[in-house]
Amino acid sequence: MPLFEISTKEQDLALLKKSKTRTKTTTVKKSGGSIADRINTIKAMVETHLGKFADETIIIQDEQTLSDYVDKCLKNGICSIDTETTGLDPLQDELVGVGIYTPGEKTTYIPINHISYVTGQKVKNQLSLDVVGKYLAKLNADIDMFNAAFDIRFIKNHTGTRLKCTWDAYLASRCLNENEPNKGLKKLHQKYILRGEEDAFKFDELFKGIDFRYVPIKTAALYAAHDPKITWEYAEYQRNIFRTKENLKDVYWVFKNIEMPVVDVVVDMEDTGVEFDMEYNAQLKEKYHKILDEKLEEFQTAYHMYDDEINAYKNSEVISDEYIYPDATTSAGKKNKYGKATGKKVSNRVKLDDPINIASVPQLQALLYDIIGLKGPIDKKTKEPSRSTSEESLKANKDNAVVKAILDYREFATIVSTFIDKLPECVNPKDGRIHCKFNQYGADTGRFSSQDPNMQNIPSHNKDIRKMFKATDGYVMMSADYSQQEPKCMTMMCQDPLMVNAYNQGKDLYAEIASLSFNTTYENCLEFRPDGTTNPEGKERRSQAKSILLGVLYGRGVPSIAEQLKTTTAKAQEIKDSVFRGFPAIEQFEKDSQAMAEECGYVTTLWGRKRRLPAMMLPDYEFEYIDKDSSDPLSFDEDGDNEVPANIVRSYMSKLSRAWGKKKQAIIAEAKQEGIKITDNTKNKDVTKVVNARIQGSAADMSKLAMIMLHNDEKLKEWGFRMLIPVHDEIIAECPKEHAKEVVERFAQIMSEAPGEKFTIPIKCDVEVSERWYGDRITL
DNA sequence: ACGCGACGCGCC
DNA sequence: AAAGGGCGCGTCGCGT
Repeated sequence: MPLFEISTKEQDLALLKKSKTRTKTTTVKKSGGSIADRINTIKAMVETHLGKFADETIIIQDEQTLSDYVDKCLKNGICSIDTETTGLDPLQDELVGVGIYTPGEKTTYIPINHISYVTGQKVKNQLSLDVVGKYLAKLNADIDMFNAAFDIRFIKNHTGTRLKCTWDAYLASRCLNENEPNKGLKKLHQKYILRGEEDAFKFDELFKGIDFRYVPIKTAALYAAHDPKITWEYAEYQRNIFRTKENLKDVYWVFKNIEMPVVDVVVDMEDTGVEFDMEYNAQLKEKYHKILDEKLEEFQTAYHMYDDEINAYKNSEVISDEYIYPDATTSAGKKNKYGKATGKKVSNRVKLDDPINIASVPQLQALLYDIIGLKGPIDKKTKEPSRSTSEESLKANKDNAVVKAILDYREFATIVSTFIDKLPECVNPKDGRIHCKFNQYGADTGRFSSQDPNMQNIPSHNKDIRKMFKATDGYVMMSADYSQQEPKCMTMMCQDPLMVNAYNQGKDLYAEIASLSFNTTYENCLEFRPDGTTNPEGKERRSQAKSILLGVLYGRGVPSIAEQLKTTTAKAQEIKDSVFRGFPAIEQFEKDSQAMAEECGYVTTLWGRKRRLPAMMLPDYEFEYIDKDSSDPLSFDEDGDNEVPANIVRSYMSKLSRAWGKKKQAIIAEAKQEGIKITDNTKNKDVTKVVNARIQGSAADMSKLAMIMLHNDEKLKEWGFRMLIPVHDEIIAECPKEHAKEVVERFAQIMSEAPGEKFTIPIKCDVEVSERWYGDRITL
């Protein structure tokens, strides 16, 4: 790690995404001024903004004081804790100090690893990690934290004491409002406790690039001791909200019984990490870079056929938005538009690198659409040929050698740069393992997310990549995935007796839906006949039913489903109607969910998690008279003077309900002419998210419940089972070889028992065992 | 030099 | 005429 770095907990969350750039090379020098200057600035700023707290802060520098404070915490039964560190990695960065607070007492800061920036020597009068650990272990009280897994891991890995957090204010904040834009403790405290009365001083900037160890203890204490206090204040505020709002009962259940227990699972998964095979990676590197180089050459050879045109482009005279070929033999005098990559103004003529940068969208656009003169697929909105260079758009011109070369290159480019080249850089040199960070409430639906690296988007289609991850020596890897987790959640939520039946009879749901919707036998809707031969018609029926169901689940429109099924919109609509006729409960579920969202502004999962979609409460359109004369005091009269009469509203509504796109714009424009302002809310209403949030969220609840049960299972613990990566409907884990057999059985069993009485249909769960992630299957 | 949005793409 | 939910990240190129 670079020497001069700092991370405080709040920055950790607030700057979650920027962590990589921050931990890379930030130095005191780059941040300006000598270290002494920087420290002096920090001293002065902290003094100015936090000096008022000096009398309320205790710096704990001896065992007795710590012991006394721990006693106070025990007496109160509650405290809050926050750590200061040199970075974001609990395995490689240092624990600098710990702040503890218990209500009614002074705030404290325990310096542990401060260093004099003058002498470079460790500052005297600091407690050791051992002693701090010893007393933290006695903290048998409720503990508030913010982003608890981070602090628990730091304290665990440096002092040996594993704290148990009772209230993670970050997770509570996510449960209370997943749309909250502020993710950091200080900002949340500012907003909800101080209510914006005081200026939020940007400590992030102040401490940027400074190793917290070099901050003098007195200064550090003022800053650091404040954090546990605001953590507690914010947590208290949250507890009060949960207590007083009856409609948060279920959300509270999710918080206490799902989110908080998952914290301990995350701590273990992050600390465990996954073993990464560097040698195998080196082999892949060679193999794939060779391929990539070949593809790049093919691209260059292909576009060299257009060298004349390229030169003409480069030498073209630029006139405003257009250019003219000076050479009459090519596209003589013809004007061409170009250079609108993002819809906003870009440079008039794209500067082409030599060789042309295949990774540059603007350069490819110039090459394909201006120089070669290809026409992309028609853009739905502008109705002009698209200038997109996405795979989908390029396919329209896949006969062109340059386009083909780009597609070929792209197939490997992501795999090489994102996975083969990047993953080895993520390996912790101390143990040869990759320890990514899991954000257990990363997605607003309740799903996990993963970063540094993202372990949830490792290619599965390409088997080479996942094989870089292997089981610890003496262990086997295993992955258990829920089959059809989301359709099953949907079945449980809509309680369609036919769907429930299908699952209870062990039938293939999609085939059953196809059978009942298209009035044919179940057997006629399967991909294979009983004799093992393929049945193309059955396969098609099944896939149609599947598309419709998943379409509903994803909030997908009929035209999109039509495209997937390679049929017309009308036909897709017909199929959808059939399915809805056969399974009215699906349509009812969709309607109920939309109604719930429109009425309450949120939807709920099977276990009571909420997804707030407040825009759903807005009417589709709002009507008001535009003030003709703003100087007229009457025009500001609130008593309905601006209200458009109901009959006029009705007339517009009926017109609008039948109109789309430009027609709709025309109606709104027409109304404006007549002095009526129509606000179109339909584009802001998250109709497509409504059903999906319920299903995806329920599935996330279910997976988390499984993780908790797996983590707490005594037998699995005994057998050395440990989870490694949650991939939404799948859990990757490992265990010592000798226990593989019994672990597999119990693993699958617990997974299927996890949803408990909420599920009245069987859950099947296959567990695959291998040496490597997606390696050859081992039969036990 | 760095932050950020757009784009494109990997996963479920 | 209509067009897919949830993520993280590499790269580019603009803006500061």
